[in-house]
Amino acid sequence: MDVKTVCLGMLTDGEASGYDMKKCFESSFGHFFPAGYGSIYPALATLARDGLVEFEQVPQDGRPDRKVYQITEKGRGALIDGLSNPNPTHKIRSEFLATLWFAHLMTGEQVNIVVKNKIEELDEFLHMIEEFAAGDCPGTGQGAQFVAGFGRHMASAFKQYIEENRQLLTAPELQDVKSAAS
Amino acid sequence: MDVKTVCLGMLTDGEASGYDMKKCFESSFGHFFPAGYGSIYPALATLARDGLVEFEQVPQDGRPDRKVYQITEKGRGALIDGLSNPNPTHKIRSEFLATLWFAHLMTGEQVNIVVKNKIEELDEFLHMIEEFAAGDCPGTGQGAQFVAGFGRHMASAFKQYIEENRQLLTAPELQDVKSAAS
DNA sequence: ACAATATATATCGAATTGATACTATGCATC
DNA sequence: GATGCATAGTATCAATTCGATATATATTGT
Repeated sequence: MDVKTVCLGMLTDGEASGYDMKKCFESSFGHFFPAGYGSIYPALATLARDGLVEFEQVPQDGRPDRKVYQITEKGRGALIDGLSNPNPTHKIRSEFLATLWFAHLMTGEQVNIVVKNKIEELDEFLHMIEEFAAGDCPGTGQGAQFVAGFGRHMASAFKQYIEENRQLLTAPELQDVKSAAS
Repeated sequence: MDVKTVCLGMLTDGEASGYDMKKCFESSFGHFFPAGYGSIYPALATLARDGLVEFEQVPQDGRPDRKVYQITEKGRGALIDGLSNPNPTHKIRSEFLATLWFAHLMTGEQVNIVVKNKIEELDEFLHMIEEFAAGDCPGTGQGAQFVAGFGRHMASAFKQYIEENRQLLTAPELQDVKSAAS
């Protein structure tokens, strides 16, 4: 599954422009499947070329034309196909964990800042997802609720773990070894 | 932070070839920072070009020469720099969640298979990480323990959530609406 | 004897990232 | 009244990453 499939999925909920989709990625999808203009516009171009979506050029005054896309029957077929993988991935790419793996190469203060910032970020996310409740982007179907609940659950677990285990990172060695300089 | 930085970090634990690093990515780093040959070899080439690593060509019989890399002083500086970002990211890219967001477009059976497979995958991961305990790749420092513990904690939370909430996905609507066809 | 698997390098096309460009309106700040 | 930022809208570019494949040989397993 790639950005193209997700775009098709979004269009099952009604027509939209690339710009609309970008906002949708920002507000909901982006938390578990990020995409920027550099992915979305090429994806839409390919989908249109292959007849999976159609678009109507809507003129506007002052601004560039809106290209309003809608999914075709062929597109629906491709979407069903895209959803048929029985082993969809779930990948992490974490500079955060990669950084802390090398905590012994950092100062205690650096580590503390990284941890503190991540906790704050998680708090903001938890706050935001609380307000999500009933959503904005596609309809608040079963799937969307499941995914939102997942986000809250995992962010909680994330925060809990780092709060309870951060002492591992700034433990004896670093401070002791250095403070023995007197 | 990119693959280059992680490669530099690995080399603080001793010299290694690209092949060695790939194994290291597979066994530990890859769970939170994946990388394949297509990233590693170009990264090492760039690092060597910029003088952050040096390598020695070690001839072997039958196999291609091993290129054994080690980090330079300049490389250590670059690594420290790379670790200095106070807001390292932690990104998810989940076909799994994207798929289930559209659960209403799938059959109940399809959803069940996806969920079942993911639970099995998580069980395997939890089993593997249990055996990790003391590791293989770089030394089992504080950071490595923290990260391994994080992996276990999050995988548990993942499994728990989908077991407790999977009924959301195959709830009334789908089956009911369709079975009213008589 | 045959098929995997491991060792070791490397590249290629396609996809994604993150930033930027272009154009114009509106709003707030200085 | 100027400056900058947000919004609305399109789009592209270089750098990076992904996933697969190519090449070559030794070892191990059936």
